[in-house]
Formats: sequence, structure tokens, C-alpha cells
Amino acid sequence: MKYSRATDYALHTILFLARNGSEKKLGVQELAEKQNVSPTYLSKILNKLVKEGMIYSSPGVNGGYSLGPHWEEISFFDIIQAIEGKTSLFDCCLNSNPECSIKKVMLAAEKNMEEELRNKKISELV
Amino acid sequence: MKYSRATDYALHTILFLARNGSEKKLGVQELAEKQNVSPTYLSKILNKLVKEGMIYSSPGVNGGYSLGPHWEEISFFDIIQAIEGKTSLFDCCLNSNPECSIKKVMLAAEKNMEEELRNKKISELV
DNA sequence: GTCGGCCTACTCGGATATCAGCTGTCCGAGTTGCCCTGG
DNA sequence: CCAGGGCAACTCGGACAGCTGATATCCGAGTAGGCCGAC
Repeated sequence: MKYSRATDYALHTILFLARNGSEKKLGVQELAEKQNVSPTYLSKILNKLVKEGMIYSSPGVNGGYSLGPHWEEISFFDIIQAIEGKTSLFDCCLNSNPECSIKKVMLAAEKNMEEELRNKKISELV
Repeated sequence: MKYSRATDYALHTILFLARNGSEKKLGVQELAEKQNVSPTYLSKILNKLVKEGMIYSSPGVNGGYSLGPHWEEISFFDIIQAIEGKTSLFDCCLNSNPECSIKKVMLAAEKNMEEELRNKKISELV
């Protein structure tokens, strides 16, 4: 089990944008070069963030990506959830018993990590 | 990102063994039927636990799996690590910068979950 | 009766098949700013 | 000088390929207990 590289790219990209100034646009080319990814792939990842309203994208000449209006409130968890999806880490696929004690322990532990990620905002690192 | 089903099987199997009495053996057939898995696949999973010394396996007629001597100390984390491996959830593959602030946040959050899983022992659920 | 060999019920390990999801590429389409040309 | 068209630089979206890891399955090998027959 691992976080996907896409999550890594998304986190770093948002941090790049934040450090670059919240208003300025950056082309996907430039962002991709800094992370050694192909621009097309990075564009796919960033589109997920666009759909969540975290960042803007401007087409056309001199287009690019820039941060959304509430970027200072974006937490690590927001970004991760946008990329990885909203499914829980653990699913007890054995019996559909909602009282499964193993599931309870796992979900409690997951919540612990989630809380930490919810409280950490990208803006704290700028 | 998700925990593999193998982890789910491993956790439930150990709980089965614990509830069945720490000394008694259970065949992989029986364990597999309760979880709707193929016996051969479950056997592969359980072998990982055998190698970590958590459970014993007895070949031959009336063979099967039984708990190891220190089974009461086995934590959720031990089992998960035996199945999923010891790699960290997050790897900053961008620059090999050990000071990457994103990595630090992620690892801190991961530690939070890890601690919770370390402190939860299977024996608490029996 | 007892000793040894076979048989059966198990686990172990490697090789292999299958499948889903991640990663990445390619191409066509849409959009926007800029330049260039014709009046 | 100005308006309009075309071009170039971008992003967007879908289709598709490759690869890796999870999820199995199969088969041969090893092991232990029990049975059975020969002596």
C-alpha cells in the first residue's frame, strides 16, 4: 500500500504555485520540468484539482495554472482526497458485519492520520 | 490507495485463531471457508506471518496453523507490516532532498496512525 | 505382536494466469493572445 | 491607422498502451500420522 506518485505531484505543484505567488500563472510545461514528469500526465492530475476548485486553469496563450481564491485553507487532506478518491483505507470484505471489531480499530487509526492531514495546510509551508 | 485484501485476511485469521484458543490448530481449509478465500492463497498469506514468528504451521496429517508463544503481544501494526512490507506510505520521488517539507508532514501523519495500530493488540478483541 | 513400508491428509514453494489501477503517450478539439495583412 | 483573419501557444478530454502489483490457481515436493501386511 502506497500513496500514488500522482499525489506527490499534486502536493508539490500546489506548493510551487503558492511559493510563486498566489496570483501568478505557471504553465504546465514549467511545472512538469521541475518535477520530471511529462506535461500531459501532470495536466491530467491538475485537472482533478481544478474540478475541486483548488486551482484555476486558463487556456490559450500565456495560459497556465494559478491558485484558487481560498488556497490558504487547502489542507493536505483535501489534495490527497482529490487525487486518491474518497474511499476508506480499509474495507472489511469478509462479512458485511458492520460491527466487525477489526474494521473499527482500523478506521479509528485511519481517522488519526486523517486529522493530522486535515489540520496541516499548504500555506503553512510557504 | 488501499490496504490489500491480504491484510484483511491476515487480521481475521489471527483473530480466528485467538478466539479458537491459542493452542489449538486450525487447517487452512477451515480458515479459508470462513473468509471465502481460496485455501492456497490464504496459505501464502499465512506463510508471511509464520516467517515473522507470529504463528506456527504444522505439516502432515492433522496439521494446520496455531498461534505463536507471544501471540498476546501481537499488534495490528505487526500484522500489517508483515503483509504490506515495511515501506513508508509516502515517498517524495521528486528531488532526493531529505528536507522536503511535504515529506515531513506526510511522515508525521503516518506516524500518528502507526502509533494507534502499534498500541492495539489482537488479544484485546478476543 | 511388532516392525517397516505405504497411503493419505496436510503444508510449502515456485511457476503461471488474470485483472485492475497507476503511469504515461498521442491526438484532436477548444481557447486565447498576438501578429500580419488588406483596406 | 484599424479591423479581421490567421497563426501559435496553450489547456482539455478521450482513447489507448505498458507496467506493476494484487489476486488467485495449479502442481510437484516435503512431512507427519495412521493403517496394513509380513515376519
